[in-house]
Amino acid sequence: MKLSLAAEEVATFYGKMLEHEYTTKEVFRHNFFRDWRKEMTAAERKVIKRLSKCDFTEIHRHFADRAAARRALPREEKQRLKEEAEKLQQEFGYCILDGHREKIGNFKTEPPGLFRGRGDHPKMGMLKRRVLPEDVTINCGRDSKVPEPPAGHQWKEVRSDRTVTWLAAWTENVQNATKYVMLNPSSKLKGERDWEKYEVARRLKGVVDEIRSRYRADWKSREMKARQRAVALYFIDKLALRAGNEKEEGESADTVGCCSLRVEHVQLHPEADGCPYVVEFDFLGKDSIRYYNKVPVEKPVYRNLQLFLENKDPGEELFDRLTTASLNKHLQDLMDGLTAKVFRTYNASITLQGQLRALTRAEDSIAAKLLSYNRANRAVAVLCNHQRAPPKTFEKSMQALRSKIEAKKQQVAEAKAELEKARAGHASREDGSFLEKRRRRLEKLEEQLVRLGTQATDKEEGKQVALGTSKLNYLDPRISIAWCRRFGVPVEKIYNKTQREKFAWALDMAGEDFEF
DNA sequence: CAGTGAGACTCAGAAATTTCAAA
DNA sequence: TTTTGAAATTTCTGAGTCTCACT
Repeated sequence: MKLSLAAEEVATFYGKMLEHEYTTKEVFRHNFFRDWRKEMTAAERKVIKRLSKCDFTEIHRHFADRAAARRALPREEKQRLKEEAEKLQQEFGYCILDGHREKIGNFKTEPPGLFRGRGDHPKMGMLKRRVLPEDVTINCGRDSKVPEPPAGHQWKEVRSDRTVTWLAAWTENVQNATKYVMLNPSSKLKGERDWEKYEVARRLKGVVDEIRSRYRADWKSREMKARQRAVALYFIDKLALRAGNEKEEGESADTVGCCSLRVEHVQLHPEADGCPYVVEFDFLGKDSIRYYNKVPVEKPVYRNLQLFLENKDPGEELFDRLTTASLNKHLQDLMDGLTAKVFRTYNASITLQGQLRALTRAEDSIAAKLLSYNRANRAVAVLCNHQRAPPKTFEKSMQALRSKIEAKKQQVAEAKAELEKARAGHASREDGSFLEKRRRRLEKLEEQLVRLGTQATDKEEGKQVALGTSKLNYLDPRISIAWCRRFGVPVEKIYNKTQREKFAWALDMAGEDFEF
């Protein structure tokens, strides 16, 4: 069937995703179909009445072929495409801020497509419309040259607001949320903010003992609100939970954080695994990532939880007298600039620093030190519950690594035997360098074997743990840089180019004796 | 003056793309 | 060498946090 342009485009959005799990979900299919029908002409609507009767395979094949053709392009052609993209980046990817040329993070508006919410998102599959210049507000300096809108178009608005950092903004139709064009993390502006964030966390370090005794005292408060706040804060501090704002029902997936925990998300065990007073958490957090944890808590916490749970239905809030606003207000009184999320930053960074101290041996090889670093990083990622789907190829590549280790072991054994043979024959030879050569070969192979073993351990332990988020957003880079300098590990081993650019501020200021 | 919603920012994992090492 | 495929990196954009103005 020949579709109108508008209906065809929306159909291609679906066709491209045919292999994706999304297209098996009822909500996704339903939302897509409803929005698709809105794009159809009256005549099309008359014919196309059931999604299940539509065949998108031809569309899907078309795009699969196109992608394959692109991959098969000759080298020179690919090079040309790359250069073109670079030209675009140079022309539109930078701005001048306070006289400095700064890289922009996202300089392209988001293309139209089908909304891909995480978890059980009620809006998944809805049509995300094309952004037109008429939707875009430009924010630039009063005296700067206003970027030209595409020919025949106009910007929605041009303003000069010095109180915000965004360069352009538009409203996305699915969630009715504002989207922004902002600077790259490597920019001075973002770098300063990043630094400030860690400085607030370091100030928390100075008062955290006091805050802890305060909330422990509040566990016995006469005021219910204060008790709930104190227990919630204990969780935020001990378990690095997020604050947990209220969410509008039906607008997004049903996820919670600390303050929005419901009765159904916690279970109390007077005793479990040999420990008294155990709380079992099971809920979906940000991005619908499951948080599951069984933690022994102190008796007063346990007693309070029993109290909070009394006479409540599973769907009711555990901390019914508490909101993130009131919690943060309280925190603000305890320390200037303190909010719930600062505890995550603080605990992540202090954990990294502690783990690095505990795990690193000065006499270790670089590879062993890097394993220690990764383990420290992983401890933080586990604390923050940063998870990833195990890579689809995980088992396969793990197996490949194992067989590689076996092969290397074999080689080592052979090299050993050869060395022995060379030793035995040495007396009768003039040339000692032959023996030396064999010895070096064995040494090198053994080194490689150790490295592979390290790699395997690392891989297995990190199967479901996502290290990137903590590394990028929670760990004061100065801790890592100081560690590198102290132990002679090249910074490039832990931060790639992009990360070094983002953390340029820290590379400038962290000496080897930096302490968080 | 508590609650509410918009706005602006940080943080999040998946997906796409590029790089690199091994076959 | 050239090809292939896995790992590393980059891009993408959705999902949180928190502030502030308003009622």
